Amino acid sequence: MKEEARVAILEAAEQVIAEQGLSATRMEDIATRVGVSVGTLYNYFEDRQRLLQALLDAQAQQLMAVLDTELERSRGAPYRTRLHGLLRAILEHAQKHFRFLSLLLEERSLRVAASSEELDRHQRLVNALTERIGSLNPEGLTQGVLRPEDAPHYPTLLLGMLQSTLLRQFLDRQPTPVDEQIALLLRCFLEGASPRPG
Amino acid sequence: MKEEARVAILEAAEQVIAEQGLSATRMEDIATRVGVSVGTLYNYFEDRQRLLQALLDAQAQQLMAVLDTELERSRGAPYRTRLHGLLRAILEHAQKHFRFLSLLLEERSLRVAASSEELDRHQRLVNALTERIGSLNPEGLTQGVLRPEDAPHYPTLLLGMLQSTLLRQFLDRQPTPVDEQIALLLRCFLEGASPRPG
Amino acid sequence: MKEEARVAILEAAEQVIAEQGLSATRMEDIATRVGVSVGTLYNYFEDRQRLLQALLDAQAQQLMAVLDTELERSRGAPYRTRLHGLLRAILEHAQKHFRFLSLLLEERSLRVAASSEELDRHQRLVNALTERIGSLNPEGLTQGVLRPEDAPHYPTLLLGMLQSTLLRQFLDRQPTPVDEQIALLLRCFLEGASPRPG
Amino acid sequence: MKEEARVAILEAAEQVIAEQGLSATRMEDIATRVGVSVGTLYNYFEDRQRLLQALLDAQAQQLMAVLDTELERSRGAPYRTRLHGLLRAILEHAQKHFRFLSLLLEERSLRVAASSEELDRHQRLVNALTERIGSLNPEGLTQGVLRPEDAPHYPTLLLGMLQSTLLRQFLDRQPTPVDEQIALLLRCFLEGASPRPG
DNA sequence: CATGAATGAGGGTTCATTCAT
DNA sequence: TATGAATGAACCCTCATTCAT
Repeated sequence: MKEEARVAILEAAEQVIAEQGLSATRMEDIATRVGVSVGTLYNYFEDRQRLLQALLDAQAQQLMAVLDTELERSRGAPYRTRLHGLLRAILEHAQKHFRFLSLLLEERSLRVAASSEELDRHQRLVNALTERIGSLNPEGLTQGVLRPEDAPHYPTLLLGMLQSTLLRQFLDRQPTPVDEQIALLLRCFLEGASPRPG
Repeated sequence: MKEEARVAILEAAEQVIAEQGLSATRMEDIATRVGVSVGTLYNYFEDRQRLLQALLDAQAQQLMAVLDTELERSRGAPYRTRLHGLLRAILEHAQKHFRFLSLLLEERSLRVAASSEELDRHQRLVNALTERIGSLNPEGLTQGVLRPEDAPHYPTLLLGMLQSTLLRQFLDRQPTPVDEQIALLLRCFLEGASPRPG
Repeated sequence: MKEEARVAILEAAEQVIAEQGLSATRMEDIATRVGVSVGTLYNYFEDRQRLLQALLDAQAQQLMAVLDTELERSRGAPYRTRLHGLLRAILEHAQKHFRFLSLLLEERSLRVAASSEELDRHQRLVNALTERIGSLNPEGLTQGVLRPEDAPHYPTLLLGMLQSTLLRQFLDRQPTPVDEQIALLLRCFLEGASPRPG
Repeated sequence: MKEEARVAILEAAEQVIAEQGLSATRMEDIATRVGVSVGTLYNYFEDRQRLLQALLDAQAQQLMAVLDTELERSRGAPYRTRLHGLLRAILEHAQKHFRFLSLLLEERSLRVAASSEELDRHQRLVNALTERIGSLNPEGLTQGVLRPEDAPHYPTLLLGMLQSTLLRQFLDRQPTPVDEQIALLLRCFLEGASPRPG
């Protein structure tokens, strides 16, 4: 099956890139990892760039699917519960695909002069992620759990906290239980750092 | 003066890397920007890697100096004021050296298999930043502004929010006034997303 | 039928080479044109080189057949008439197989160090062509239409004029009627550029 | 001197191409011939194509210079004398740069679908050559040496005869003295193949 | 016989680094 | 010390050829 081969290649690429970094990953490294020869890669992808784009797209699509599934599953539940589920989904996915976030942040993503195509790709990803988180906002507001004045910024801020939490874990090599992380995030995000009376 | 030349080279490197990205920046690009020839670069830096490391170190040192100055300046002020000043210092520095954060995030920084030397360098940077923010924690706790149970995570979370805010601005190409950003960050960080009674 | 397939492949090769040039023509291009897969080509030809040689041979054989038929047809007619017929045959063939002349001139054909096999193949072609034209020489001499001293060079010169005429047409994209071309060639070849008295 | 190196590279390229053919000539072959490494070639030419174009251009320019010089030198002499000089100049140049004509004829030059840029280059060359020969036409006509009705085609036809003569010599490996060749060409061109009365 | 995915040697090109001037 | 041409290893990509189905 042609599709299986594509997937195998993308998976190999993900692994190698995670290990070596984007710019250090040679086509032959990927090929070797899949167990095929270089030429074969080019039977499935036009060139290096397309392969990497396909990887990014696939990863993004996968993550979005996970999030959408979770959102669907929790439909009807209270805001806090749904947000909890969403964070769990993201964290669990990130744990499995830590490499993905690397890619997201890596290389050309933040270049000032990045080609608009590349920028769009990155922007679309971050936006999609932000959007999913933001889709809970209305409920949060309705249920009186979110302050309206800053609501539009919450998704961005949450993402930031999520990311820095992941990075810290990585740097400290101290994996924290997912539930603990979520609790921390929810607590800090909703209650703030300042103690509440009562 | 030998030192001036080194600085000029590092500044050029910062500019070019900001424009083209790390892996796309060639030694000759840097040389051209400084207005010297490639060979000259090698009179000041052993090789490409050392030059980039020197750049990272210089940037880090500069940021730390800024933060330390700010901490020194605000010594004695209440926690909230001092944090405000720190955030302002970071944001202003980031505005001028957006490139720096790029470098921080870029390329090899997140590689699983990164050489321990590189990883340490990155870790040291993030840690130093975290530490500066964390240095205010005791005061925050003493002054009853911070909840003790999560305090150790606050610096990390703040850094994450800071970063995602910067990224969002960049993606949206909508620069927000620094004061507004700080207000938002402080509000959300301290008060949380959930409305407080009274 | 095995032979039909061979012919189909050669025809496709002729077309593609005419369109893309020799060295730019890939086996797959030919296969696609025939409507088969690459592998099939190798069921009919040992390798790329043999296929191209077969094409050249086929083309040459075809042209020779045309010329021999024409020579046969005009047997007994006066020299001028027979030459006229020969030129017409060549021109008409060239019009249909402009590609062929390209091949003749192309690539390895003029290489100093060309393998003797390739060179011979080319030489044989040009020689065969020259020979057919030269076969009329005896009649031309007998009928007093040709000057004996230069007669051996006439075929070569005629071929040259023919070729440059074709090339010019191609470059100017101004197709001239065949009859006009023949008239011009015959006039210039037989009468010369200098006006004749009387 | 930068220019000397360029020239050396072009000369090496000319030699190698003459020996191996255009498409068989690798950049490394050229480099080896000059006695430098591949990289050096790219210090003087953007890429392979530009190098080859530069070669073609240089060769063309050189030939044109020779012809213009000859035309200048013979100014005022009778048509026949001037044409003689021109043919001699071309033949002598061709002898030294047989490779050039090869290039002219080779590869992409006759492709139907050749990019307009390539075609133009070739067309311009042939046209320039044709033009130089044609520049003598007015005198030929004035002096009554050329028949007016076919005059516009004479340059093309002469070029064709010239080329086929050179090719024949090459194929037969029988170098003929230049003077003899010129005499033959002039005789056949001006007087025609048919014997003249008187 | 036909297929077409897999192969991998080979060629073009880049660029960090060197070193003679 | 500055220069910048030369170097050549390394990487991306192509495509003739093979062979299991």
